[in-house]
Amino acid sequence: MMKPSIPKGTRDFLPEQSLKRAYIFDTIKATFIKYGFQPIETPAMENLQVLTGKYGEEGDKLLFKVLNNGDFLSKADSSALESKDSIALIPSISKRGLRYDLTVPFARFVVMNRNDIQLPFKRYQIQPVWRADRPQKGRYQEFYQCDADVVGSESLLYEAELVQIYDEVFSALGIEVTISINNRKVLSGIAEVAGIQDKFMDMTIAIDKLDKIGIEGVRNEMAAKGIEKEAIDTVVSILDAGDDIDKISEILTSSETGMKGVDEIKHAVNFANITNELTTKVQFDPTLARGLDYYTGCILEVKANHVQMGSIGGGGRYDDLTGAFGMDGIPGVGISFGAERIYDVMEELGLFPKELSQNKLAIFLSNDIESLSTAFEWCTKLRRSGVHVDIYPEAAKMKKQFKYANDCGFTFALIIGESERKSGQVSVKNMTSGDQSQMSYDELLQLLTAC
RNA sequence: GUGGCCAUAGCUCAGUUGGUUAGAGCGUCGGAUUGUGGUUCCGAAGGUCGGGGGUUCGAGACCCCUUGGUCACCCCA
Repeated sequence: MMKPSIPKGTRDFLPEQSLKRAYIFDTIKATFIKYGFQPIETPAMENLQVLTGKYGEEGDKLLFKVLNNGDFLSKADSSALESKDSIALIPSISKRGLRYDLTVPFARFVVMNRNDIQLPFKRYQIQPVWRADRPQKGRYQEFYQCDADVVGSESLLYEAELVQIYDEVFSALGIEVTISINNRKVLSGIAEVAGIQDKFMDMTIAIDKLDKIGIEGVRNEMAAKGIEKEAIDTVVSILDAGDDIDKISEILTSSETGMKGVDEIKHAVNFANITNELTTKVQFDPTLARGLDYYTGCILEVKANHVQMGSIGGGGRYDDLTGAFGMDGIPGVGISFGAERIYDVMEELGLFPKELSQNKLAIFLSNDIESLSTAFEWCTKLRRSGVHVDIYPEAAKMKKQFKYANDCGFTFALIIGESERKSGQVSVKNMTSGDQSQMSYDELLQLLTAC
């Protein structure tokens, strides 16, 4: 007999966990719908060529590839096979891969279904994605993303809506968060002013780590990438301005791109706060970069306050995501919720409502085979009246049935035996208080309906 | 992909410089109680010590490999 196991980085969810997860998904989904986003679904598997090259070199390594069916070895690239060159071998033995995120499949979706959607197209999507990353705290190989994206418009109003969605969802879940905002154009501006446009990515990756490795760490990292000390000094002096966007604006005056970025941030934030009702602080953070290199405009990131946890949401604007699939000039902007991490944060802070796990109201217990039949009749009638009620499936020992009722967390045990059948009444025991009383069907219906 | 720590009953963990038949608590099952759980008492079952190889008269313990977990790095939700 084999020992059962599940692949690393994956998890089973017990009923209580599933209920909590559904609570998160439902909250997010309800908000997406309220803001006019429409649901779509895409396959768990995509053709590998749709996925490869979209997430950088690192991303390609983290893609799960699906082995071809049939006699795949006979069609394998024999020279790659002989030289044991795994990467070169892949295309000949795998034509499909598991979805790595929801954005790239969405881009593919937009291109393929362009005749059936209206631009601007607002879609939301809540589905699992897979990454062959090494698991660690808050990081799994299979996890859900909850994305909302709009394609087909450059309006900053959408950035504002997405900020409002973040604000609304996290308020509803009771999580105190900080929303950070930056703009890729501001980062370009910084590189421009420092004269290191050619080292833009290196600079970006370095300053993104500021809160982790400190200002000296950032200096070292940039120096290691061959950036001149003078340029480093310029970059650091800009970062010194911190969240003071006006100060950054002054420094970036000479960069047209940089100024545009500053302008976009201001507009988006003002729009988002148009009724002055945001619960969450939206903070400008010039060091926010985010990895995905397809972002071109505003970048958003959400972190929970008071908890040691990576970002629980992120997003941004991309000018041309569909270009890779032969459809140029379709801009978009989107956000993602990291449901798994939101779960962990809520668990850590005790934010889940208690009612989630207490949905078991009443269960019929019966003393003999004839009573079981009566109990099932009552049970069926109650269910048809909309009452949430269950029944123990056999006339087992009372001790066993009560233990089951207790262990499952039922509030009421409804006992039917010979005496109850004769009187036409059911014995109702409150499992919390231990009180027990007799009541008619109508009284029982009333009691359970009121709960 | 790189590195640190860990793996003993269903769960949480003991297990002495390597030495007889590997233990505890909780949980499970049975009984005390043939119509009453949650409390109490009594009893029982439950282990290829993650897997493979090695050192040794002897390995749960030491060494190597491997799988998984965990944490950090890279990257990321």
